Amino acid sequence: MNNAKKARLEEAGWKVGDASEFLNLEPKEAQFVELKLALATGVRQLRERSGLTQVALAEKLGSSQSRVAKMEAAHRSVTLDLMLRSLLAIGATPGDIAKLIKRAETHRAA
Amino acid sequence: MNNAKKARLEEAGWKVGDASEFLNLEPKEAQFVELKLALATGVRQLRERSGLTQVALAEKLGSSQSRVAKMEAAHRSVTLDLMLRSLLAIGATPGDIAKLIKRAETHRAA
DNA sequence: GCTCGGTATGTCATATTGGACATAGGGCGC
DNA sequence: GCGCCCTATGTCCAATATGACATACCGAGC
Repeated sequence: MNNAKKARLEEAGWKVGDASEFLNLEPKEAQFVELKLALATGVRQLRERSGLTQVALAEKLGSSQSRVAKMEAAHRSVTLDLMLRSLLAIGATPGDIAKLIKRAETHRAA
Repeated sequence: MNNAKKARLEEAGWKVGDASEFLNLEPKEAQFVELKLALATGVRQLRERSGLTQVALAEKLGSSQSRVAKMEAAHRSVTLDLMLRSLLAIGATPGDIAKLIKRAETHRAA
């Protein structure tokens, strides 16, 4: 995991750094986080592409701007449920979502 | 939506039936449920294919058999987070997961 | 340098999900 | 019929996510 990504994760509230790279209970968790990151990025991309603001998306979702911001930051406190609901709300098809998920395919950092 | 599926959803705790088929706030929710169903099915398939019992999977997850059962039933009380964690725990790759999601592509019932 | 639309971050109270446990149902071999 | 293994269902309480709100930040235009 490169430092930029690591920093991003920590900012999102994910105590990374320590064990997760060698303790072998954690790789699954790492994969999971990768997934979340990929979807978070996807939400942001599709939202912007749709010309929606965070506020607008929040309304569509019956949620709030702060939650959308956290979602796009892949913050610890947001679930995949919300992310997928968001993607669907934006108009993404399962196919689109599948593509995003594939982006999480472990680009194993050497 | 055919009756068999509808019944399945209701059993899983999803008050379906009523509005969700014409009230146009709900189609997104329907898509979301389709997604969950697809993943639930995927979990069961992969688990069985791996020769794991629900108990065994639960242990891998640090969860309990009952939760695995509910998960595979796509019960309301289980989140996508748990489902995806499960899939990863079983050894599914993002590519595998993407395939499952594609299965949720709206087979629009006429 | 002010305002303004947009985004980020933190904190609450409430709602929902989490694992645990108890128990019931369903094969299956004996 | 009985034990055995697996799965299903329901209910607890603790843990976590939710929307709301408040507030800070940031760039662009004036």
